[in-house]
Amino acid sequence: MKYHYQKHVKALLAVDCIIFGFNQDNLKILLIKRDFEPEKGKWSLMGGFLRPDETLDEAASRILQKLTGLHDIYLDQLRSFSHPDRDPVDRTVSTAYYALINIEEHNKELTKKHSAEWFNIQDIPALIFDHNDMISQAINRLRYKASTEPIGFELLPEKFTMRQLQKLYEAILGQELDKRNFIKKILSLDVLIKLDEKDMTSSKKGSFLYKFDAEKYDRFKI
Amino acid sequence: MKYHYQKHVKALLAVDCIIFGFNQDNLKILLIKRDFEPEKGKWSLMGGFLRPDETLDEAASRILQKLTGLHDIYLDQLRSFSHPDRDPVDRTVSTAYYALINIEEHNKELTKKHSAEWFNIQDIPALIFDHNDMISQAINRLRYKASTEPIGFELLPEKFTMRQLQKLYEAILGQELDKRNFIKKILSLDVLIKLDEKDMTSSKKGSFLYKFDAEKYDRFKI
DNA sequence: TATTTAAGTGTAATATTTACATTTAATTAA
DNA sequence: TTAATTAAATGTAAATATTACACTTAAATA
Repeated sequence: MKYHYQKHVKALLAVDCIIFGFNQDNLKILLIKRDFEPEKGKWSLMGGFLRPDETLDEAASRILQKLTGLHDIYLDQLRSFSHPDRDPVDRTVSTAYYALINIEEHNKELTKKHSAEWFNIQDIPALIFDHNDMISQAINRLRYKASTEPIGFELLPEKFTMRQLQKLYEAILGQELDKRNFIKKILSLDVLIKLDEKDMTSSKKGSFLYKFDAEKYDRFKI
Repeated sequence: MKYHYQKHVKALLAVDCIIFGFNQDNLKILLIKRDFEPEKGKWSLMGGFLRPDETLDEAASRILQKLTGLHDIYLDQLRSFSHPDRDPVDRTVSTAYYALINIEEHNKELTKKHSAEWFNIQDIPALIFDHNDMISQAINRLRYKASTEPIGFELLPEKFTMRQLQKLYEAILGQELDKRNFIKKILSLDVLIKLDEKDMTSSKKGSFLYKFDAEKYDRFKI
């Protein structure tokens, strides 16, 4: 190595994932029972350590895949958490990522192997370290995201009803929305394709299914 | 230490600051001539390494003060940059922060000592590592911020004219704005106090000075 | 007294958001 | 077969926010 820096402290680099899913009426987060000390047995976010040859983004993807079996998942960096005492074992700076996944698609055996469970965002237990703080910041970020671009592609099944989409928005925003205004607004974004099929499980009349128009949806990405 | 983790790679933790300032018509960024190898003599963001007893936020404040002499500065974490080869000397993860300062208030001797210079955001030279990328993300963040909350308190002198505030918005957003609509909009936010004083430097008629109402301004903070 | 300079001001048109209630299609029960 | 039930589907008016656009005013200077 040609040059070297003066001596500076090195720290462990961790990644923690806030994994959002949506099921019927509720926005949920996937938590695991920590299986090593300290705080063994407590609930926590799924995390891991950065490897020498990967970026933080890649580490987050890897960790997510290990837990859910899914790849090509929507992932966004939230921020880095760095309190000197946040991890009692060693100085560790953790970068939090949030992910959006379709609950039905994750590999249940993998999550079971990691003793993972879905929790409604209203019922998050006390977590280790600063993980509750990470979650509340992730929810804020998701709320902001939902208010500036269409959301749901990653969280809903391929085909879904207007009602389901509205319930998702209500769960994220934490408030009820007017049905007619919601439909008007979402249709004006021009990202949905109305199908000929109906979902018959929710009512006698049945309700039309929609899917996202991937190209038009992606135009909203920055 | 009661527990220890398996062996994981440790990395250097750096902080880099994108320091925004505004002068007359232009949004500017403060850059320094790097005074150590590698890339000595090239332009770069002001940065430094995390110390054992501080958070990243605190490190960013410290670095900012070292360069400008200012404290209690507006600072916000942008994101962490982690490409394995981003720093050729050693594995270094850098967390970028952006700061908003009043150009007139910084200590010119300090910036001179660090061979620092202000550059218009249109004229940023090629910087070391991924610093150009950091800057472009910081500008995007600042644009978003300007479109969702009042901005300017940190970037303008205490007293300023409507015209100066409009020029600031135009510099941040990169587009011209209609004078009447701008005034209408900014007054509707109810964060300004109109003073009896006039600024006589810009025209024969003079233009009224305003200042921010700190309390009302802060209500927009999240 | 006329000219110059930038400041200061208003209105109409359009687009967006909000509030709000009835009808429809299909199934199930009588 | 008819009535009752259930959630889906639909429209409009009012309020608010945004955009486009041009003339008048105050003061200094020539």
